Amino acid sequence: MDIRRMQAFARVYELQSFSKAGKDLYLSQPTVSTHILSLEEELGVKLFDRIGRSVIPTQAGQMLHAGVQKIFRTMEETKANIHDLKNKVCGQVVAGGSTIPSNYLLPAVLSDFRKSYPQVMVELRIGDSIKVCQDVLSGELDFGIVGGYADHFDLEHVLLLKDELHLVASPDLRPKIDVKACPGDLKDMPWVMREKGSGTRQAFENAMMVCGISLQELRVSTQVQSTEALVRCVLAGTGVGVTSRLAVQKYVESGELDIIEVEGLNIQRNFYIIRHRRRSLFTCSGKLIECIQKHIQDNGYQFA
Amino acid sequence: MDIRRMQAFARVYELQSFSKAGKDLYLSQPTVSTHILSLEEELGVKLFDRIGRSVIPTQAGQMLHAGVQKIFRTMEETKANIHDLKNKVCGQVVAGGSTIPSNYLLPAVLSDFRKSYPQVMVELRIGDSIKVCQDVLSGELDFGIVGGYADHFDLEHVLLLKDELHLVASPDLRPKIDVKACPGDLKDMPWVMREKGSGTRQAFENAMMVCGISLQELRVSTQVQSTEALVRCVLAGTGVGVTSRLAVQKYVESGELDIIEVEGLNIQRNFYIIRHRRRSLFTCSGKLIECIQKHIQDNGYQFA
DNA sequence: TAAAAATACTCCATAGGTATTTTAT
DNA sequence: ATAAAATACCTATGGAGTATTTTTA
Repeated sequence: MDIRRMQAFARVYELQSFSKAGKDLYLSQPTVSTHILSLEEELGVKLFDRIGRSVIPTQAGQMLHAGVQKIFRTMEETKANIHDLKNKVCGQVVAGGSTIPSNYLLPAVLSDFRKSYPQVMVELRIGDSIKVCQDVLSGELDFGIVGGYADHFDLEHVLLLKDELHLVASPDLRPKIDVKACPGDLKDMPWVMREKGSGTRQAFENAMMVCGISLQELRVSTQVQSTEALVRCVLAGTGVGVTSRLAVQKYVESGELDIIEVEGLNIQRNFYIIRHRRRSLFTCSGKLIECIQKHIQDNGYQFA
Repeated sequence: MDIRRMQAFARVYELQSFSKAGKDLYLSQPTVSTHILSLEEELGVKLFDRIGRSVIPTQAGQMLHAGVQKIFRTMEETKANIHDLKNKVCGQVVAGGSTIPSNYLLPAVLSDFRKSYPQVMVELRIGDSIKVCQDVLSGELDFGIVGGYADHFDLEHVLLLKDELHLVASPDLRPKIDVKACPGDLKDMPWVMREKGSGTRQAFENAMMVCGISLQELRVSTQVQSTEALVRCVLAGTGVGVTSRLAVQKYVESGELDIIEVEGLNIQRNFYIIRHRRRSLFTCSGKLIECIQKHIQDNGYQFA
């Protein structure tokens, strides 16, 4: 079942002649003969009844022709698909993202992207930074967006945006809690806090250390396991909380939440696009990355 | 897109390793390398990212693998189908038959055959003898059943059955017409006759010549173009008619028609199974032919 | 007789091998 | 230091050719 033999076979079938098939394929007639012979030997059946000058396919020949045609069709399709992958924006992208960018940043981007490149199938896998880094390294993910800098020589980090963590509170808590505060005030506030291990909590903890305050000193009224839960608790007036600007922006704009500025407290965290340094980048992945970066610029996020 | 290369590619994809693929295929690792290389060159894309020791398929590699698997599957299926064609009774038979056997003989046989070999798809094409012979010679038909002997060196004739043509009349016409007659009586009867060119009429004409009577001398009241029409006319009492025993047997048995024996008139016609002498016979065609012959024997038709 | 398939043989392109180098764990 | 892929080079199978014979329309 070699390709050249199958080609010769198909031509003989279609042209009902060994010599014509030979001409058509720029082969000599004996070459065509041997190809058919070896196919017949391999399959253990006659493929053509050679009756005088006419060449009539047997039933086995008809079956083989059907199969061979299907094979050629899939070969052409496969080649075309691969060619498109190089030259068009199509195929699929599997991206990974940690919670904040996946929930608050990417949905809008993906919607834009879909409009520009409807042929691309995008899959977004939400996971913590460690998982995303692993999967980018193993090749499961084409790229990832994470909130930390993972030190691995094969991981290429490109700064995507500088995220700010803000202390927010419901306006209902005023005047008890003012929109301006000094670090010392923080100990008296009722806190809604993320669980240990959360990237957001980690960044907050680091920033507080600079101010000389440990999280242990804070009065934690509620601890939750997701950004969205934290925001809802704060909206409900349970207490104050620290979370990404991306998560609370719309509530701040609508006046449902206030940002409380704390003197000397500046909580920043960088989000990076990470890629495997040595894996090839396909058009559609590249386009999606471009699209994300453009979105950041167009919407005036800080990124340098 | 050579088969060996595709095999090597598939193994590398599955085992994530050039050397393991080599071992698995009893090839050396460099051979596998060159196969992948030449595929990459042919398609103009990298198929695997070789990152240190790990071999990770690119998106193009994933596409190729999907295509290659489909190709291998169709190859296996095709081989299996052809193998079955040799070893099982399956596939399709295209048989041709002239009117009498097609209408009065084959339906019962095909029904039996279907019960024994439900996997075989049988197609029956009804046509006149000349058409059937041509199509057997051209390969359109696997075999045919015809009522005459066509003289062609590539046509193999096997006597299937000796058909008798009978003079029949409705019992209503008695006593005007008796069940015993002499040739002279025929001229006085009202005749229902097939058109010129009909094989049945031809056979009748030949037999009458032996008795020294020309068809011109007969009083033809009605002329029709099919066996079935002739039989219905005779049933209706229009007159007497000559046709195959196969067509009237059930009416004779039920008493709806009488056979009129004419002294010295013996109208016989042979039906033959015809095949192309040099075309290969596939199992299913052979089985159908056997089945037809068996049916003739089991039902006590004359055939020698 | 002419045209097409089969047969016989010759040749070289390339699939496949071994030996070695390079690269990464 | 080991294991895997790349590279270099060689060998030999078999694909393709030419010449010829056989068959048939």
